[in-house]
Amino acid sequence: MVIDPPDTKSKILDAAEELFMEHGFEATSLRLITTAAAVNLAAANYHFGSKEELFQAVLTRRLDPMNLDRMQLLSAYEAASSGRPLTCEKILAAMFIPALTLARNHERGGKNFLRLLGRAYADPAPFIREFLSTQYREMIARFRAAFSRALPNIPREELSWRLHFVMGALSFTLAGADMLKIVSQMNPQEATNDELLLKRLAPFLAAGLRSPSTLSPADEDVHYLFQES
Amino acid sequence: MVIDPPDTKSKILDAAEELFMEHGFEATSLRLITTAAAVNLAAANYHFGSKEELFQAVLTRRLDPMNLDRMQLLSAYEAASSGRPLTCEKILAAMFIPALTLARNHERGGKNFLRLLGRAYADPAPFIREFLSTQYREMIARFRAAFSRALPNIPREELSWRLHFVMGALSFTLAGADMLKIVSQMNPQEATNDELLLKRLAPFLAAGLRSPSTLSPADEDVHYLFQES
DNA sequence: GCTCAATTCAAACGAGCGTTTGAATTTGGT
DNA sequence: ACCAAATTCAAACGCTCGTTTGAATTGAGC
Repeated sequence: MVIDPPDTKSKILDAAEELFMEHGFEATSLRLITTAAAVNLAAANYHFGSKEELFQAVLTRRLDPMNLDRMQLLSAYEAASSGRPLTCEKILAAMFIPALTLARNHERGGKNFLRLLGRAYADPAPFIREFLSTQYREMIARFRAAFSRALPNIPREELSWRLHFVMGALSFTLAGADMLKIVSQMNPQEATNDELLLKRLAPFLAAGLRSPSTLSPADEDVHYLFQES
Repeated sequence: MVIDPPDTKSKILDAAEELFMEHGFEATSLRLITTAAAVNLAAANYHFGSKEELFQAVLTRRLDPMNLDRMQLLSAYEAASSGRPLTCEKILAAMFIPALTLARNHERGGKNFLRLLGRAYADPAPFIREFLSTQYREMIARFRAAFSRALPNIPREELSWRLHFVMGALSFTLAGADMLKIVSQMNPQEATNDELLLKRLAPFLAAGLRSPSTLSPADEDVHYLFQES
């Protein structure tokens, strides 16, 4: 099996993925990218049209397959459950596993990509926000429906919030935003063990998702939150 | 009461806060900042030394008071509990309330700042990571100790992870990373209601924090996570 | 009203920015 | 071997970058 040399397009995508992660979209120049890719400057505009389209191509290349994997895994779990609703842990697994597989397969590129995704979540540029919104819409709808069946007692709006919190903890964790080094002096071998990581994240989120709805206004645990401070 | 005109330093900090949020650290130029502040270009270097030091000054101005508030509020709760450990909800409230107060007081500046903080979390630049690490170290240590007392059955390492998840969901939510528009077509009046937001976030996180520790290797809900995929 | 320190200013340093252009080169089908 | 299509290339477009410099301006204490 002969490995043919990567073509210009792939070389640009690889270099762009790395550099967009490191510097963010705006601060990464096409000159930096094309130089790192050992490719002529104009090749970026020739193959991708513009810097914005290149950025979207970088995200699409890995995000589309990952979200497809997630939906297929969820469908497989549902097919195997013979009509019974899935557990939250199982649904969360369908979200996690494809992301972890990505992080492991392209060992450098994968982890890099998840960090880049973390940066993109925090970028207010309209073209990034709109792009992510359309990329995730279908996947989120599928998982919302699954959670809705798994948690029939949680009202619709409350479930939306909880899904939002799940995505926050998940993306924050997968992006490896070095909060770890802030939160604790974590054992390095432990901090890089993906399997152990999700053995802790999934039950944590599942417990939050299952907690009784707090829509009633007389909730004792939270009403003090907004005494006049 | 006469409002005296803001001095050059404050005008630079205000403009920098807005623009760093919008474009990130690297992509924001001193020319953009000083022009927006209606101030001479060289004033930025004169008052702050360098672009990096200006960025740190922008963060310090609001982050230090906020984290001080958090620790004082936690101390007040502990003093009022007469020796009994606090509930998770109460500890979480000590983390949330100062952030919400910030978001409300400087109505535009506050929300802006929390978004900027969200961007900073995702930025791998070493000087940013080191700065945040030292800024948060003391506050995190105080809250870790409080959670440790509230949750005596959770092992130390597991608690570190859960604190990490809490910070993830919290910063993701406070930064208003428009995942909301992705996760759901949320009612706008609802999405901007901070009080309602945290009435949902605190119980969610508290339930996750209290869930039984999953250190035992035979946990049925998660071992399937890593069948060969 | 003079002085001296603090502050503001215009100008310049060398370097890098996204995109376009038109020519040179490579490629694949005949 | 030839042609057309795809690709690569060097050069240039007007513009912005962080920092430094040395002179001009301001303002409080005497």
